[in-house]
Amino acid sequence: MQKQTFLTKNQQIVLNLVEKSSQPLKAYSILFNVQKKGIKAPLQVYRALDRLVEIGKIHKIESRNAFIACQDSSCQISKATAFSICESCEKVTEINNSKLSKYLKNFKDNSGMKYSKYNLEFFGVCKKCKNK
Amino acid sequence: MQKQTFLTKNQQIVLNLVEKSSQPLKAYSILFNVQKKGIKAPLQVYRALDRLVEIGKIHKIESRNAFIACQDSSCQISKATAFSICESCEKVTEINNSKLSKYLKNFKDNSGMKYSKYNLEFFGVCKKCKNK
DNA sequence: TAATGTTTTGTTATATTATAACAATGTGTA
DNA sequence: TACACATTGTTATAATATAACAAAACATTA
Repeated sequence: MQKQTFLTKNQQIVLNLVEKSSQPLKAYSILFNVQKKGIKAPLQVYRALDRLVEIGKIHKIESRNAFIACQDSSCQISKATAFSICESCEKVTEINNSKLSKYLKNFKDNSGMKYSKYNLEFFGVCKKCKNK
Repeated sequence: MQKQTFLTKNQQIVLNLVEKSSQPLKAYSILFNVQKKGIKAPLQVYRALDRLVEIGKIHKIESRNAFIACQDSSCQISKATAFSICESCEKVTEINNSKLSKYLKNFKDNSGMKYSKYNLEFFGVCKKCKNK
């Protein structure tokens, strides 16, 4: 049997929830919200999340241990991600800036290491919060 | 009493350990290794780590939940950090590249958000591991 | 279509990471 | 010395994540 290329039921349930949310969701908050759909255990959520991250449907916000739907429909894989995070309201937005991604994809330091992936998180206070 | 400007005993103990390590250390591994020095509880470690991160003596590798000593002696605060992480041996190196930091410090997207901080993690396979 | 091998699932338990709450202690300043 | 408040120690617990393994689902091919 080949590795699945479609989404399984649990993956679809989790993805639907994460896509509906405008904010990153935590794993146990996802669990709580999908229990009525038959997902009972943390591992079922984590497994779905793992795969969804792997195929680029969602991203993990590492500094928040939370998951957000990919906002770029053409994204197939989570290997070049950048986010802006408001430290006041915790709003997270995926940054889709071709100059930035080009710059980072081509970045080379003197370590001789080839980078196949990066994750960038910017922090600040968003416009809305600043005007409060 | 003003906020402390020096390092307290626990902070110094934790910092010494982290600085001795060539690799990022996890909080509970730190705890285990400083118990002989009188630090008994996780919270004592986490409090020391929090402060050390705050003043820039150490950085947290978010994707690994681990802590590494700052490799830039002039660094006073952890507001602009970049790391390279080998996904094979887990070696982590702080990237100190003025062009990169200048580029990221000045980065502006169209959200109107002012970024006061960023954290960037590059992933790949290091030279050593690639030659194996 | 039955046998096979592999992926995926469900389930229980447990490991790992991190914080809450609060009393006690230490320390600078008035 | 008295105070205000920062820091500490301590216990308990919350939050995040994975191990292990049996059962079920499914594709392949014999």
